[in-house]
Formats: sequence, C-alpha cells, structure tokens
Amino acid sequence: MKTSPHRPLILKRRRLPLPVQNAPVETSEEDSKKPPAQKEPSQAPASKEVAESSSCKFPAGIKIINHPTMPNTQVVAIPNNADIQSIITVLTAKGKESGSSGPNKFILISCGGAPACSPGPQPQAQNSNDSKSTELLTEKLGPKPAAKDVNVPRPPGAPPGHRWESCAGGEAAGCILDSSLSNIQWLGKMSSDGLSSCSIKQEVEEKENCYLEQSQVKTPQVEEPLGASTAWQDSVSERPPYSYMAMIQFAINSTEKKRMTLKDIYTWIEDHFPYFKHIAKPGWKNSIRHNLSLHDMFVRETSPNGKVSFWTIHPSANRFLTLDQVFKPLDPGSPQSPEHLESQQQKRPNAELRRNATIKTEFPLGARRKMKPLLPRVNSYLVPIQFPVNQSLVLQPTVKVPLPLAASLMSSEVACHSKRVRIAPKVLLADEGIAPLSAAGPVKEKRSLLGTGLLPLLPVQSIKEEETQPGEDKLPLGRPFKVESPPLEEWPSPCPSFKEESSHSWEDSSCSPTPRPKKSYSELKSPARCVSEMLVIKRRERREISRSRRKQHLLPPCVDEPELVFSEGPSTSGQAVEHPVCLLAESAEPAPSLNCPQEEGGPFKTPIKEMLPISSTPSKSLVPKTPESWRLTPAKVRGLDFSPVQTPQGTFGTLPDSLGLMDVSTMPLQSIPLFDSPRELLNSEPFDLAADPFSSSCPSDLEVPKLGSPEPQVPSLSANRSLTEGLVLDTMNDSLSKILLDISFPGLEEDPLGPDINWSQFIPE
DNA sequence: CTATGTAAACAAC
DNA sequence: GTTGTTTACATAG
Repeated sequence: MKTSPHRPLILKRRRLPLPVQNAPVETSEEDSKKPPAQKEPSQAPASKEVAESSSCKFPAGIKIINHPTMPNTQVVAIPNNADIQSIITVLTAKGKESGSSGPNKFILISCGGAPACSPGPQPQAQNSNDSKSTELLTEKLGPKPAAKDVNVPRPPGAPPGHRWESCAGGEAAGCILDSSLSNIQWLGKMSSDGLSSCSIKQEVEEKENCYLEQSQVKTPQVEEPLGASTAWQDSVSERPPYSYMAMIQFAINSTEKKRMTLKDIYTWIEDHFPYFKHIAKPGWKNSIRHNLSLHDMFVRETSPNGKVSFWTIHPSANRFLTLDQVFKPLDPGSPQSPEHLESQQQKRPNAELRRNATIKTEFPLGARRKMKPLLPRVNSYLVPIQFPVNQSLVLQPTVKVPLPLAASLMSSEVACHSKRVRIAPKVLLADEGIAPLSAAGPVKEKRSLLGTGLLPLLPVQSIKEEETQPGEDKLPLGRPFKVESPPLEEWPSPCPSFKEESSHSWEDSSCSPTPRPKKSYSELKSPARCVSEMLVIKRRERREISRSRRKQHLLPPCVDEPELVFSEGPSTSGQAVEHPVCLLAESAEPAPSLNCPQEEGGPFKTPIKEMLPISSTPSKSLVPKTPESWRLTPAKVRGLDFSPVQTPQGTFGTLPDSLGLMDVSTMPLQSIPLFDSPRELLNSEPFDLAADPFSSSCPSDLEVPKLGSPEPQVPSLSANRSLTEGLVLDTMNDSLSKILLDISFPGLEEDPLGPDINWSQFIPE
C-alpha cells in the first residue's frame, strides 16, 4: 500500500506453457475425482504378491549368502525385476526373528534379472514418454488421490478444529504411495507394535488397502481422541509450528502426483491447520504465494493448455515430507500432534535436537518412536525421517576396515561423531537432477517421482556436461528475468519447468572456507544484479546484493562441487573420493581444494545450515539463469529446510541416483529397479579405491569432498573389481542405507572378501 | 547474517 | 479477483 519509493520495478513476466506435459495432464480436480477406493486395491500388486507368496520367506530368485566377514550379515542378490519392497519386508521380518543373534543385516545387491520386467523407469527413457510412463506407473500403483483429497471428510469424531492429518484428504491419496509399503514407516510400527515378523505382510496389506487406517494409526485423535482433544483444540487457535515452506511441502506431497494448484494448497492448509482457516489473517495466502515464488524448490508447472498451474517440488529437493511424517507419537499411549511436538522441540537447543533426531534414526524402533519430530523451522532443517540413514559406503575388497565396521557406522554414527550427527541423511540432490540429465541428454527430465526410486548410476559423461556447463554459465542474466521459459521450451519432457541443476555444492558453500564457493556466488550475483542495478535505485544495491530475496535457489551454482561417494581417510584433509560421476566434471573445473565441513565445524557438519545453504539465502542464491543455465546448472539445490533434500553429495556420500533412503521410504519400491548393473560403474570413472573409505573413523568423514584437485582422482578401479550399488538393511536399526559395494569381479580374481563368497554369482554379467 | 513472516506493488490472466 | 513475482521491512535466533 504505501507506495514506497523502493518499490521494485517489475518487469513483465512471461509465462510459458509447459512443453510437453505429461500426456495425461490432469488437473488437480481431475485427480481428485478419482475414487480413492480404487487405490488401495491396486496398490503395489507386485509387492503384495511377493509378500504373500513368500510371506515369511524369500521370494524365489533371490540368492542369499552369508557375508564372509560381517557377522549376522547376509548378502542378498535380488533380481532386477524383483519386488524390492516385499523383499525388504521379508528380510526385515527375518531379521527381526533372528534378533541380534541371527542375520540382522542384509546387503542387497542387484543380481541382474530381466530389466524389462522392472517397472522402474528406465534411465534412458526420457522425454515425453516419461510422463506417460509415470502416469502408467501411477495408475498401477493406485488411483490418484486428487487434490481434493484434501477435503476428505474428517474422521467422525474428530474435533472440529482438530487436525486430522495423516492420511486425511490429499494425503490419503499420496499416502497410498507414501505410506504404504513405500513408506517405511510401517517398519517402525512393526517393531514398536510388537508385531511378529509374520504379521508384517498383514500390516502392509492393511496399509495398502486402507489409507484411512493409516490415519487411524497415526492420527492421535483416533488413538486417543479425548486426551489429545484439548491439545488439539488449542492447536486450532495456535499457529502451527511449521513454516509456510514446510506446509506447502506437506500439501504438495500429500498428493500422489506431488503437485497442487495454489488453491488446493490453500485448501489443504486450511483443512489441516485450522488456524489458517479461522484465525490467521488473509494475508497468509499472500505468504504462501510468496513462498512459492521465493523458493526454488517450488516449481510451477503449467498445464499444456496453459490454464492450470500446478506447484510441484523440485525433485532434487523434494524429501517427500508429509504432515504425517513429522508426526510421531512420543509414546504409544499419548500421541501428540505434530505441532506440539515440534513446538516442544523448538524450545530445545539445537544440539539436543540433533542428538535426538540422530538417535531416532539410529536406535531401535522402540526407542525411536519416542523421539520427537524435528522442527520445521530453522532448526528443522533436520527433517524427520522415518527410515533412517542412508549413507553410501564403499565396501572394499581389501577391507582395511572390517565391513562390520562399515555396517556399524551406519548404525552408530553417533558414536563416531559425538558432536554432530546428521539426522536425516538426505538424499543427494544431485541424484535426481543429474540422473535425468544424463540419461536424457537433451531432455532433462526424467523425474521420477513415482517411479524413480533408484536410478542407476549415471554415466559420467552426462554428468560432466551438466556440471561443466553450469559452472560456465555464469552469464549475467537479467535478474528480473527468471528464466523459466527456456527450460520449459527446451524440455519436452514432462517435467516442466524444473529448473534443473545438478547438485553439488552444498558443501561448497558450507563446506569450507574455500573461496571457491563464494567466488561463484559473487560472480553469479553480479550479473544478476546488473539489471536491477540499472533499474533500481542505488540505494538498494547493497541490499540486493546481500539481502535480496529473490527466488531462492536450491543450489548454488557452484559447479565444482564434487560429489562424494565416500570419504577417505579420517579427518583427512579434505581429500575425498569423489563420485565417479562427478569426477569428470570436476576435473574440468578449477577446483580449489575444499576442506570438508567437518573440519570446519567439527567432525561433522550438520547439513543444516552450514552445510546446506538453504533456500532462503537470497542474495547468495542468486543465480542468473540463462536458458541454458537452467538446464545445465547444477542443481540449485540449495536449501531446504524442510525442504529439499539437502544432502549434498559429499556429505553423506552421494548416490548417483535418486535412490536415497527417502526414496526408499517414500516411493514404491516395487516399481523401482534396485540398481543397475555394476557395469555402469565400471564404465564410468572409477573411484579411487586407494583411498580407504573406511579408514576414516566415521561416516561423517566419508564426506569429504575433494574438490580441489583438478585432476580427477580417477585412479582406477582394479580390473577385477567393480562397484555397484546396494542397500544395507539393518533390521536391528530398521534402517536402510544405500551403499556402494566394491566387489571383485567374477573370474577375474579371487575375491578379497573371502573365499566363501563368490561375488560373481551375484553379478549377472 | 540467515531464515522466516508479512505487507505490498505490480503484472498477467 | 486470482495467481505469481519481487521488494521492503520486521523479527527471532
């Protein structure tokens, strides 16, 4: 209202229609129209079958071998086309049965199999088809929830103002996917509830079949209507502890398609947080819009006809958070609303929070269940994750460090870094961003919200391209121009306007004192400012530079950032092995050597602010985007509080694909190929195996990125060895972690791991 | 300083 | 009027 002299000059915006949207571009309304009933039944048929057939047994086609060196650990070779979800279920059950005395850790690796069978998205297939495939996938998985789900009637009995989160409404739809098998929450429930291993299947089925049930399970009101009611009522009048950004994410993630119209977002929020409906000033909507525009993680997609805009979450930033995920009863008997929990936590010092969070992920479910959820706001960078940590570890053949250690690392991070523990290892941002690009080549998209859970490692080259270019694209772009169009136009793929960038650098900025990050920022920034400077008053200059809150990018443009797969020596000096994928790219770039965050802030740097520049930093995040830059730019994966998956590559080890735990927990595994043939790795740049990843005392150490050396450390992978991705399922911790396995190749040599195992048998080719 | 919230001015529909 | 973008300003940590 007050016409401030400072009023920015607003340039015209051009809206570009999404290029190819998904073939079936449905409006949210349409989605909503779909009957929820259908969903359940159709849900994850495959997994179900498997589960049923195998109930407590392993599905056929799976090979299990005791790990030669790790006690209570078995290596499970899974056909590509197998239903991972069900396998995990079974293994979990098995592990639980065995308890600590039996096999309780399972290293899952792909043993090939018919790829064709795998419903998972093919890495290579990109383009418009993707969208279709995605759709199909969706269909298979279940009916669409519909944005309207949001409006699903509250459970009878639920207090009016009371928030009946969980699966209610929009989430229901999304829940199906999120919460069903794909959502490993059930694991927790399983253990906490004391379900027998055999009941797992049942559990699963229940979830699949009845999303409402889910809500019941999770929803406090259902469990304890009376007790909670008071608190809940209060909550109605109290502002939820979630930031707008978080709420938007909850809303969007509550839908199956992970997209929502502005209106639906409003509705969802009002439905789930009565405060906004009854108490908040109308301005909250403005804030919502503001947040949507401000944060890069929110991407607007326009339907082909250009009439409908959907807001989505950038795949690389999406952690698939849902309201129910942040909610966790402190104790079985007295559930609390997420808000309360968070509020409580907020009061708590961060350190403590982190600790708790960590514990939560590390401890047995029983204990975990009591952990409070993370905070949404500032401290909430730590996002609650149902499924624990995901780290990538490289198991070396010549294990200097016993595998057990490695495994233990996963479960005992705490011990390692008493200081800071990363609670939720976020999935690597890079993954998604990179994956698509690499595979698609020109087409960037390949999003796989639904289907892509685990993408195969990307070819080095593609990655390279991405990274390289971004780095160079420091072209000044008119700042006012937020270039969405380029991407849109350029990308035929379904994924519309994603401003894709490969990720990298989280660490840069945070990681080290390295000048590089800043440099890039500044470089980028200035160009961006050009326009503004011209147009705007000088007085603002300064401010803009430092404070401008333009769209907050997910990732800083730093291209150099390498992704780490695993770390090297213990506090090594920052030397780390980079992900193969990144290697090339990096080499091209001038990379100053970075030290890891660890050094900086201690042994371990919390992803939180330090590590991940978060979204909100405006000025820094300024990245001029040229049309190309959008494409090429490395993910702007910058921040996220609630947001994005912050794991920068290095931090937890990066996974080339989007397979992070998050994916595991949130996506339907059955549709996802577990991993690709190790061959990819072979073909791609080898890691420097020389460095012993395990030498480092703890996982945290693993993440040291080695940006510096221009020369790729591409030493070489011994001919007889191969790296492949795998998952480690630790039933003791109920954790599922992604790992990199270094295995010796068949026939080539003897297996260092042990005579007992012939790894080659796991490797198809 | 950062992250967030709020208000507001505009622009494009 | 709605939606989307971008500033400005305020505030808490």
